[in-house]
Parts: sequence; C-alpha cells; structure tokens
Amino acid sequence: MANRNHKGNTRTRIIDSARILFAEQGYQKTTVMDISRQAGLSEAALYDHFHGKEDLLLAIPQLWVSELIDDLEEQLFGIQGAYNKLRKYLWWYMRRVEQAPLDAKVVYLFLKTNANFMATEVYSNVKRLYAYLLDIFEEGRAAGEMRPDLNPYVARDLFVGTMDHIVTRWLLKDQSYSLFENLDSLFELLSSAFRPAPAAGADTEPADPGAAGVEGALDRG
Amino acid sequence: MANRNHKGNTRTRIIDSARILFAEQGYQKTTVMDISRQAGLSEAALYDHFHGKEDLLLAIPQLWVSELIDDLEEQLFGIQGAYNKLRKYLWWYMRRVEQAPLDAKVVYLFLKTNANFMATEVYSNVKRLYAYLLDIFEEGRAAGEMRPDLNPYVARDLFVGTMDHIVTRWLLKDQSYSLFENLDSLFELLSSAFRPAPAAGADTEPADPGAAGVEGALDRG
DNA sequence: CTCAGAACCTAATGTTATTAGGTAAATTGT
DNA sequence: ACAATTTACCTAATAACATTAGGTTCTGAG
Repeated sequence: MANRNHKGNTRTRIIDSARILFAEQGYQKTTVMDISRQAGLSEAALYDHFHGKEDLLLAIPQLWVSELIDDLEEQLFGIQGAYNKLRKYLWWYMRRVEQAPLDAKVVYLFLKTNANFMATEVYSNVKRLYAYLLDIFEEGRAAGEMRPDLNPYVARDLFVGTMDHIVTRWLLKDQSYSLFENLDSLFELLSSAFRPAPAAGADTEPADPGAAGVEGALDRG
Repeated sequence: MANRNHKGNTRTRIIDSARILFAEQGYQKTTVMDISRQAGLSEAALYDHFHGKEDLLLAIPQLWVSELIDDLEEQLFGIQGAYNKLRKYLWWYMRRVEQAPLDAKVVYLFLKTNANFMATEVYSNVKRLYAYLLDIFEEGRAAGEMRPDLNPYVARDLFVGTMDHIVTRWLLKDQSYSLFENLDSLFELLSSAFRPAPAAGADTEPADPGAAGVEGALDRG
C-alpha cells in the first residue's frame, strides 16, 4: 500500500482545494489549515509544495490562463473581418469565464489587486491576451472597417474595461444571472464606437476625422 | 498640559495614518502596530476608535466618497446636453481621483474586492455616483442626441467599465503618467458609441434597430 | 470635589502563518 | 540486493499578528 510519492498529484490536489476555498470565503478568511485539511495533509506538508499562502494563490490560475492563450488563436483562426473577430473574442471570453468561474474569481478579485501580481507569469499571459486586441483593431483600421483615426490602445481600453467590468460584477453577484444577458446590445454599442463616421450615405471610407458635430460648447477639466 | 481628550481628532489621525500606509504597502502588509505607531498611540487605543482593522479600512474613503456625491450635482448644474454632461462627468471624476489618489487606491484596490464592501455606505454612495449616468443617458435618448434604442444600463456599463479600467491601471502603475492622456480621444470613441446611426444624410431618428450591417456570419455563444 | 467616562496604557490571549526536526516509504547508484 | 538519498509526509515548536483584559490618568459635569 502506502500512498506516498504522489509527485505532482498532491500539488494539484492542494491547488484544487485552495481554489474552491478562496473562491468561497475569500483569500484572507481562508486559513492554511483549511486548505491542507481539505487536501488531506498537514500544514507543514503544504509548505513542501508551495513557498507560502501567497505563492499558492498565484499558482491557482496559472494553468487556466495559459490554456486561454493557446485556445485564443485556435478560436479566432479563420474568422474574417475585425468585427467578426472582436465578436468572437467577446463571446469566447465570456464562455471561458462562465466555464471556470473559480479561476476567474481568483484572478479578478484576489490577484489583480495583489502587489506582486505584476511580476507573475499570469500577468504576462493576461497582457498577451489583451494585446491580441491591438492587432484586431489595427486590422480593422487598415481594412477601412473601422475609423481611420482609431487609436488601438484607446480602443482596447474601451473593450477590455467594459469586459472586465461585466465579468467583475457577475463574479461579485455570485453568478446569479447569465453573463450573456445584453451581450448583443453591448457589442452593438462597442462596434459603433469603432465604426467610421459615415459621410452622408456611403458606408466605407469616411474622409474627415473630427466629425463629431453633435456636442456643442464643451467645458475642459 | 495633557493631550488627552482629542475626541474626533484622534480618529482622524488614525484614518490618515492608515490611508497612507495602506496605499503604500497594501492592506495585508500593513500591521495594526504600524498604524498605531504612526498615529502616535498604542495598538489597544486604536481599538477604542475602531472595531478592528477591517472596520478601519472601510472608514478611510467614507468622507471622500460622500464629498463626491455632493460635488457631482454641483458640477453638472447648468450644463446642457447629454454629451456635455457626460464629458464633464468624466473630466471631473478623473480630476477628483488625481487629487485624492490615496482614497482612490483604497477604494479600487482594497475595498472593491472586499466581501463586506457591498454592505458599506461607501458602496451605496458609489452606486449613486454611477446611477447618475443613467439619467444622463435617458436624457440623451429622449432628446434625440443619442440612439433611440440605447439601453441606459448597457451604456453605463460601457462608460463606467472604461473609466474604472483607466483609473485602476493608473493606480497600479503608481500614477506615473497623466490620467488625462488620450482622454479626449477616449471620450470621442465613447460618444460615437451612443450617437444615433445617421440614416443617410439626416441626423435623427433611425428606424431599424438591428442595423449593424458590417459584420457577417457571426457565431453565437 | 466626587464621580462617570473618555483616552490612553501595559500585558495578556488567541489565531494564523511559517519553520524545525524527524520518520518512513520510495528511488537511485553500485 | 542494499546502502545512500531523496521524497512526502508528520508532530511540535516558533513567530507574527490581531484582538482583548484590566488598569491608570485626565477631564468635565453636577
């Protein structure tokens, strides 16, 4: 018999226990004893696998996020047009969050605010995920689908900020509704932000940037 | 002599010390001893003023946020047109964050993820702050400045999400650049999301909702 | 001028994270 | 096959905090 020498197995078991407990009760209110008990070992044994509680926290979503990276290219492969890619991106991400709410909770609620997060591999992967959007916006602009004066970084902020906001609220409200509610309407709004200002009747190639027109005298900060 | 009986004075001094330390080193890494020492008293004395460390955390931004509420109406008073109000809102908020980065840091990085936050007075004030936007979008739609099919809640998510994203990054990057960089360009993008789809030459009343047109065969989540 | 209570103190107490030091099973080198 | 290591685990400290007990000094009202 003897269940020793699980190798990587135990590590996974600890991570799984921690993920559930952190997502359930929060990082602070979960004790190391809670986790080790749930994983079926002593506190000290946990420290043979992780440097500490925080190290464990950082380890939880590593696999999930790296899988996201791999899946993203896969999912967008073959889709034509910036808006189509954008839409796929949004639906795909929401689905992935819906499928792994615990990982999402750890990332959004406990990791993103953590001081050491920016030094993490998770962080650099998240950045890559978001950076993908820059290419899409560039493509859209180059193809004339999007406004010629579009700043891809600003566009990304708009897109990512909105997405993160939706996800965060959903997580805080304990996934009590569907992430896809209003998503069509949201995407429609986002899309029109990027579309070129249509110059009277045509639906491609607008000439003038600054064609705002509606607002009048605006005050400055 | 005798500096006893400060009454409310000491409470303020504790809050000020905690605000600085939390913003500097984070909530977890700041000890109650750090705070009480900085405020010039013993740990036990601190507990005569606050129920505990978390209670103290929640108390920090209370004044700031309630001042925001009061100031907002003041600032928007007399401004005509939904876009003008929206712009003022954005610039005003960024300015307030810039002026009180420590409070903003506490709210954005330590409070928003806190489980008890939703039961806080700060939370209900933040909600009121955001709810104000709903009125603006309603107004814009009613006046024909904005698209007739605009969902105010979705519009608010777009606006708030983007704003929060910009602010959060700025805070995480230690305020190393100006919050107002690209703000004009950002506002332009946001505005065009809300503007009615101009039906060939006119600038009011587009008939059909689903008038997306650009994207083709889209997959569904 | 007493007395309630405010504001503060030192010194416990309790809870957690983390470490020391050890044991037995498994693995490795010979 | 069998010493020597290494791995995976343990019990029992230790240490860092948050929080509480219980007391002292000052202040101000009656």
